[in-house]
Amino acid sequence: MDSALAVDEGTSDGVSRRLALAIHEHRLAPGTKLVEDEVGEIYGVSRTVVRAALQRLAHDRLVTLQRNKGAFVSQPSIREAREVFEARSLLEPRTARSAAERITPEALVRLQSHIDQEHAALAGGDAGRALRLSGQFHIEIARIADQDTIAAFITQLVARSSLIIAVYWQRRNALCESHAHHALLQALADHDGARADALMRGHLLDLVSSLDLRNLPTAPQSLREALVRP
Amino acid sequence: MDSALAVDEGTSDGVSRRLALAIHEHRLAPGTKLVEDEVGEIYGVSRTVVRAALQRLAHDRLVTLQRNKGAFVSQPSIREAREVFEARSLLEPRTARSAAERITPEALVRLQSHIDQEHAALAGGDAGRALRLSGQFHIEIARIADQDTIAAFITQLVARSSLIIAVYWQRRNALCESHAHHALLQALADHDGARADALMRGHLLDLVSSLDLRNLPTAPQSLREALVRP
DNA sequence: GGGTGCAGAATAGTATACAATCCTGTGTTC
DNA sequence: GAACACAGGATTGTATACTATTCTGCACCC
Repeated sequence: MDSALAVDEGTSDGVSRRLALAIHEHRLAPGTKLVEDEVGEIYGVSRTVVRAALQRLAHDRLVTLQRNKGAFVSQPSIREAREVFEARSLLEPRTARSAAERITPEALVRLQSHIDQEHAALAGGDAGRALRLSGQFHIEIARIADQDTIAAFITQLVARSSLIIAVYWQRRNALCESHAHHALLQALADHDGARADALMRGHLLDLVSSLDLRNLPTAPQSLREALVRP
Repeated sequence: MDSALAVDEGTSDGVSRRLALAIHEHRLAPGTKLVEDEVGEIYGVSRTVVRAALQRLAHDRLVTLQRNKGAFVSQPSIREAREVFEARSLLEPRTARSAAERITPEALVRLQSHIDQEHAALAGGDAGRALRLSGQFHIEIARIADQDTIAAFITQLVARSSLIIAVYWQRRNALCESHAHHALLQALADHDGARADALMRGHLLDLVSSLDLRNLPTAPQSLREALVRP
């Protein structure tokens, strides 16, 4: 179904990509323990490659490694949530501006297809897939701006945002998202860098304000986990 | 000599930190091959932990992994050099502004001591150490701004900048650096966010313009490496 | 003489075995 | 009955053994 998959089965890149996808689509909940043997058996690889994959994900802050304890899907703190969106607000608006200045017709088509797929996924009830596509929209913009380094950062931040949404999202109308993306697409199509900048800035602010960053990260699922830190 | 070292000897974190330090201080030249057995013997660890360290460094783009070939200290391309400083110019000025607004007297003392050490290293002829301290100055500012996520990005970008400098630096007076840092410190001390922003922006522009990003990355050391890509 | 092919050495990729650590449940004691 | 201690199992950390690939040098052939 998706484009390039199954090409790197059995390698640590493939395992980490598949795990990251599951996290991004909210099929793996924050706090879930990722047992090395278990993951290895699922993907048909040895612990060696699973460990490499987990270390890679830990570097991207999608999983948290606890020495002699194991790997867990990260549970971003409120502070981390704020920091992630602060970083995005520094990177993405100016990147969207650059993208507007150099976007090509082909890229516009790609972006439009992204939005369509996102709509379709939402209509089909696959919220996880919609969320992932929504994130890829942001990454695509960085690619259009022709800034691979920034795109890599945004890729990480988008994935972490998905985790943050999993923890702090307060039910709302998720449709505003698509509208924001549509408006952004318009600005890009018009080569209006300033408008793209402003729209992206507003979009990110909307995202943050749709989160509940005041309360506890849901009920702590075990007293142990709640009390082990301080 | 340095503060917290030898605390994580024998772990992959320790190995990657020591390798990163060597790269940052230009003791390891871009293109150098890092043979797993060799590194392992030097640090008294097995290949397992060396591999983990190399993968970590590869994720930070300090080393480049070539499958079945090995790990090499990265040789940043001109494009990558431009991208790294583009990313820095998005992150650092606004972060310096934040830092100016919330800096404490203790942090000022720390920064001043950084500058002093940098001067001392330069006077002592240890250019590598001076370069590393100069980079840590930038990281310290992000920490003062209380933005760990951005600080992590800047840490990576600073390390990559060191690699870029190793490849593209054109001999000049290296003293302007310290002046720039001193001026920044003044702006921070005055809680003058706007000035800190502008100074950081200018400092990064100076850095880029002190590089030679027009020519080839030195003569390609072997025809093989020059032609293997296309 | 230069190019080709093969063989051995070197090195990375992977799996597995062993050691260390931590979790869990049961039994004992007060 | 509650708290503690210990033992067994489970899981991670690390080293090593094995496999696959690549590099290198020598011999051979055109």
